[in-house]
Amino acid sequence: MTDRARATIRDVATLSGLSICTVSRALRGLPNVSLDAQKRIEDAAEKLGYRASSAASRLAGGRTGQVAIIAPKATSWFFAEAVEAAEEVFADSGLDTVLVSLRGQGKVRDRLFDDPTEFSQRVDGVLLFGVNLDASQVEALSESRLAVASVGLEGVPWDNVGIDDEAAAWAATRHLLDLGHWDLAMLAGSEPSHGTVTTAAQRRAGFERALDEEHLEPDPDMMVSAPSTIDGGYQAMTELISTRRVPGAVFAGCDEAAFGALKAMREHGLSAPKKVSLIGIDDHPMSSFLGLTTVAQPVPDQGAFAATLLAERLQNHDDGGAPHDHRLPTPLIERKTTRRSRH
Amino acid sequence: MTDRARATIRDVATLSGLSICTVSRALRGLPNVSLDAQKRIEDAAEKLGYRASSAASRLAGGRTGQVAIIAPKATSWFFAEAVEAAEEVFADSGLDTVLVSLRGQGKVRDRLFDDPTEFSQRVDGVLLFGVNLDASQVEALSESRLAVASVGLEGVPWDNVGIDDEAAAWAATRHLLDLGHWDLAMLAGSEPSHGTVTTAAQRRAGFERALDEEHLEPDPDMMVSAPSTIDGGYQAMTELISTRRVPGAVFAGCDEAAFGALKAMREHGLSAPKKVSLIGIDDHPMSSFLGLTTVAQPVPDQGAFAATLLAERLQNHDDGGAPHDHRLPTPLIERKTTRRSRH
DNA sequence: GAGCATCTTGTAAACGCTTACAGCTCCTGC
DNA sequence: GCAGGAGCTGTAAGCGTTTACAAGATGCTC
Repeated sequence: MTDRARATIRDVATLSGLSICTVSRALRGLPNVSLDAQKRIEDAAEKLGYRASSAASRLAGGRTGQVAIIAPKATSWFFAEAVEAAEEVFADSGLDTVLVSLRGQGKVRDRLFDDPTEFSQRVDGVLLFGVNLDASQVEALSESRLAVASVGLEGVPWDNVGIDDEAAAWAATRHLLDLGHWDLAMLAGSEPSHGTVTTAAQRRAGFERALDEEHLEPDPDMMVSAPSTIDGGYQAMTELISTRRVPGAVFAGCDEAAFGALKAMREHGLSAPKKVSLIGIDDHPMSSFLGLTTVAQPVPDQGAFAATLLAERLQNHDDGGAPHDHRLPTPLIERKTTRRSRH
Repeated sequence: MTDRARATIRDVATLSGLSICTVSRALRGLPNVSLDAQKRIEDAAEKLGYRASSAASRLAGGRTGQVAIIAPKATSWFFAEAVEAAEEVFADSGLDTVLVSLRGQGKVRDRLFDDPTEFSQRVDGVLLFGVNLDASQVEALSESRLAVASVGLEGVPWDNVGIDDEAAAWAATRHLLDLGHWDLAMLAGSEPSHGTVTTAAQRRAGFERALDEEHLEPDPDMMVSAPSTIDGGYQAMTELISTRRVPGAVFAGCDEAAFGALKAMREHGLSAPKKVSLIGIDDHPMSSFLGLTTVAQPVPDQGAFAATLLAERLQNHDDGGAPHDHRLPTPLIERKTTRRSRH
């Protein structure tokens, strides 16, 4: 099992009495190989334990057999799960996954995207996770030889997979309204910065649209902006409770913010469905544990789907028709933090 | 900006007015290159955005400039954070990170490790995260040309970074004992299976040693085995409470199990520090939110440290002396789920 | 049975890099 | 001055594949 000299394609050719070229063709399942030759070659390869050198075939074939997954802080729940799912798809397609994590560092990021050749040296395609690019970067990338797909972007000239954040937020808000809550607050994510996902603004828009449908004016006091983290939610909810007023129901822009809100509420003697109804978005793994009602988004599916699209384009020689924007469903999961208003 | 054709070493040679050979030497930091040439070559390479093709250099006998990170289900909190940290270190060392996720699939796993040549085609080194290998796989890997390092393994012939699980468990148990609790229960992880981390057994051992020091006999009824998940902890704690008895304090083998235990306790009207003290291990990001007392392990540090060791060996031509086993500290973090026994 | 299409096989040139080895320049010491 | 060495640079031969392209074999049509 040690590293003895590996059999090369030449050895297989010699043993089978055929030329290197024929062996190469046979082993890759290409047409124009006689049954007899095919068999002899397979036997020889088997006997020698031959495995093609990926380095050599990549060099000669002009492909790297590698795909880059580019994500901001892969440590967050969402990216970890989506990346994992994508990696699995790529592995099944015989592609290696190169992980590139953008730690918010503008330097690395901009250099990467302004000059996509940086990537094209090493990979055949790129899968972008919630990375906000400016117009020139989008153009540079789409003009490069790279196949591109993304998760959670908008209006990009390549395949994209995501959810409809506005609709999800609308559904969450609608749920609260349907339960008879009229005094709604929202813990909204902070404004998107360059290089971050843009979901926050859309979720806010969905909230406002639902209110609007009921001819309700959104109360500026009841809209608190905070980072999409547990602590962000905690701070926002604390501020809401202690310096403003206690609303009838709260829509948290993401589940993690909802967790923080839950903690703040508990500290103020407000329990989840009793005093205030609370709903989130995401269906974070912790949400079912905490009984949080939420609008779920399919996380691994988004990664896997986008990866599939990319892998297919790579196989079809980069040509699978016009790029498509896919929106995955976001079912409402009713748990224990929302209930009918008693007004 | 859109240099479509990738720059090759030849382009750098032409632009700098030197030969391919000299360029190759200069770019790899080999001696016998004049300062002037060095500078011109670096400028040219920079200008062209040149990066060596890993396939070509590997084929020609050099390095690939790539490292594989191999982890079981990268989706778990621990791996996501550790992998992210390692990736950052590799990026800073100019290495690309290839992510290989072992989804517990024995097939893929065994093939990968029984025949490491599979890897050695693509990468220069391998960073293993909590992947349990059998003796022959360890041997195959260490005899390959690959540099290897790991996180959370034991007795392997390469650099390893981890915590002392036995000691961490001991410290957790010791904390409960010091608070005057004598009636202790443990939610122990289930037995390690082939390909999984082995922490569970050691944490159990640490628990037992601490008891032993106090000449306490571990009560078999108070040792519940369960998967290291929220639900596992929930089930285990539920069983403990409903079919056995309520202990004075509980040591959960990991924080996630502790979360589940917390939920079970709440459902049975038992609050965390009041009726039962609860301690975990890990310092999961959710732990501070829930106020869980725990023995923390430095997660990103483990990944970053192991990555650093690997990167260094790679730079020093695979020779940095004998492999070392590093144990990182595990400080106790006292929060709100433990308190002095009132007996 | 010549002419042609079809199928199979082989030749040889890349692919982009590393690396012996040879060649050149320049400096030292006598 | 000139042999000898040191330091720098270039030439060219791989590394193990893929892939035009050419060549040979076979079978068909008229």
